[in-house]
Amino acid sequence: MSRRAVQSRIARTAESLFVAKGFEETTVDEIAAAVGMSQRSFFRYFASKDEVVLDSLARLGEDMAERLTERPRDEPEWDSLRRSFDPIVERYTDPGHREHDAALQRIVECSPRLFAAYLGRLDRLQRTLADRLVARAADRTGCEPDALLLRATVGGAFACLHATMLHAVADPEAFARCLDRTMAALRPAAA
Amino acid sequence: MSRRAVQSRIARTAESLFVAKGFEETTVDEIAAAVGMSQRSFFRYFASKDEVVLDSLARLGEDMAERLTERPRDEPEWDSLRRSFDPIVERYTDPGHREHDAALQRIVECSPRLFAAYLGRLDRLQRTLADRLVARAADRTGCEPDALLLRATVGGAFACLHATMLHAVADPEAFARCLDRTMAALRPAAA
DNA sequence: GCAATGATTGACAGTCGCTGACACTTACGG
DNA sequence: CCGTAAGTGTCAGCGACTGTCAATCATTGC
Repeated sequence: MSRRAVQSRIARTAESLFVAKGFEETTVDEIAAAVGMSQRSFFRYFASKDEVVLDSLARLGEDMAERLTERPRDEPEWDSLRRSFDPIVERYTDPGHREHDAALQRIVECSPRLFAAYLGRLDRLQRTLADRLVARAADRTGCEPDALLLRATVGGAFACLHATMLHAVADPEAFARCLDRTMAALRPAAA
Repeated sequence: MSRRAVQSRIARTAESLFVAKGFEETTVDEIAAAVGMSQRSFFRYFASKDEVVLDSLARLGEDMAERLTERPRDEPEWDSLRRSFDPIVERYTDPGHREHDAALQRIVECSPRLFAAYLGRLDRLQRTLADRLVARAADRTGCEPDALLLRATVGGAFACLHATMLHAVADPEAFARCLDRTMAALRPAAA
């Protein structure tokens, strides 16, 4: 059984426990027992209890970073960022994932500790995307781009995404429309 | 001795230890011993080890929220938000606080766990400010304002602030100038 | 001046997340 | 058949944090 498959099995078991009892109230001993392994082995597959939940987000982040690199060099940064959010939009509209992802989002939002860890991941992702935009701009213009401004631009786009995600829990259908509207309203004049 | 004074004494002692050894490497047993109290009493003054560092930020957040409520109702939200950031700008330029705050910022940024908790606080502060802007807009226009857009606007402004803070560690003098420049560039057209 | 009262504290035990060390078992290649 | 590598369980331990209880200390009312 591959490592990935075991991780997936642990994650599925853990998430059902989290939904049933809450994240903080679920012990990793309980998770390990439910999966049928020792606590020690649990930590061989996940570095922390947080990561069980945040792991799927990490993969989504990789997708987003990949989308960004696929965008044309001379596209306005704001549009490239909007396109890099497409994987999330797709997950929200895909009925196969929507229900599961909504449950995950509820788990994250209900635990301040986990939510903070989630924000930390988001921040790291923003750094990654901003770095790529800096490299892209340097490649295109040949001179040193404004890293601060690009970092803030990425932050602004993620603010739109974050606000929309918190807003659209009730109405997943409207996600893409809300995101587009918000990003249109916050679009920087220079980009 | 007042509760506040004890907290301040603990915070000062802890911060010097954090600077010397790092946040993760400093035990709350060590902090308690350095202050001259039991570990149990430490947790009577601070709910967690994180809070020792993040407490001063919480007070700064209250200042910011207060500044926002003092702004005129019909001022563009973006400008009100910029003004609510003034307490931070003042702290960066005040030579009495600058050195200490820079040390605190370094501590926070060096510990991913602490940094995530910091982001969590920032997010809660954004919710507070956004709620006030929603109430303000409702009070002014008489009809239901666009809460999603206001939340995203606050997020965008904080993205400018966050990016500037990470950027200006090297050059605190330029903080206000960088913040103004970034916020001018990301200013929403409609606000 | 004293006793009742309430707040503050220390000591202790315990939970939970997480880590290191070691022994064991299984699978695979020589 | 042996050696090696990978995966696992067990145990011991650390550090953050909590509940409990008894002792202490200051305050208030008499």
